[in-house]
Amino acid sequence: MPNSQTMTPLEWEIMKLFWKHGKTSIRKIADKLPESYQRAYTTIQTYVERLVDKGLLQKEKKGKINLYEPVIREQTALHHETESFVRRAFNGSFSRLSGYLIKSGKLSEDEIEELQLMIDHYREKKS
Amino acid sequence: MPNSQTMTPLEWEIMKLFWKHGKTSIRKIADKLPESYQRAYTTIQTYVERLVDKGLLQKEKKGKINLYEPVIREQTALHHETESFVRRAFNGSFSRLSGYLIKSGKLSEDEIEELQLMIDHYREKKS
DNA sequence: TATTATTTACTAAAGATGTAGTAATTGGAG
DNA sequence: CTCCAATTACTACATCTTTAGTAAATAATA
Repeated sequence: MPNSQTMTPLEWEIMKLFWKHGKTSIRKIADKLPESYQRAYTTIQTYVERLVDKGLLQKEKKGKINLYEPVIREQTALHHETESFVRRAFNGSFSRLSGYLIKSGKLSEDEIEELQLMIDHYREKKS
Repeated sequence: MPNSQTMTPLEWEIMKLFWKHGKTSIRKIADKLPESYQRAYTTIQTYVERLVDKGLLQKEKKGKINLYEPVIREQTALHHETESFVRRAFNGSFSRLSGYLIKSGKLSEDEIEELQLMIDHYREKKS
């Protein structure tokens, strides 16, 4: 299994682009990175190669050109990251995190409404 | 303001102990760390000093001995960390995170129940 | 008080991260 | 096919992280 180390912000940003666009070249990624993550082409190259080393991307030589694509799905990575975050910050308790979210005022009224809908939906399926 | 860089797992573990026990010595922390975070005494020392440099702990010489205590409250740190995590992994959307939590099956029935109560409670106060 | 144990301050070194340059190769425009 | 541009492979290097050792100072104990 590709190891589930936690990714740095730029790594995430790069991975997100791969998830969005599938098998792609470094050039494409470098160009699509948002403003604040713009780096020298070779910097992105380094990152991408390291992501290969970490088992998150796989490399494929198409002729003489390199293409890369994600090894794990975004959902899976999200799982890993969230789990590791919750473990660190909320003692592994997802409900503590949820509680925090509600109490923190981080959710807008609309978002809480949405949450309510998801809960309802969830319960319907359950019963 | 103490900078809000994201903490590494061991840093968190150390901070959690300081939050729990208040002003304390390195020895106390080193002894209380859970199994998997046990390190050489001087390693913990290095971490603690670095946390001082980062502005998360403050150092106080009590006679010839050093005591340390948190500069920010756990809640505040939690805010920072959660925010930075959500920014990275969920495009800054707290509701996306909430949605994920519900759909992921990470919450037990009881926890969802609890969540419902929190929502109700929140709404009551709102109205 | 003499000796042992602990604590502090400092130093160190390997590995990870962030950033990018350069040489050589390959691709593409005339 | 030739020349310029892009790409690849490799190297570099400063900083941060993780880990801990050592020497000197201080505390505790016999």
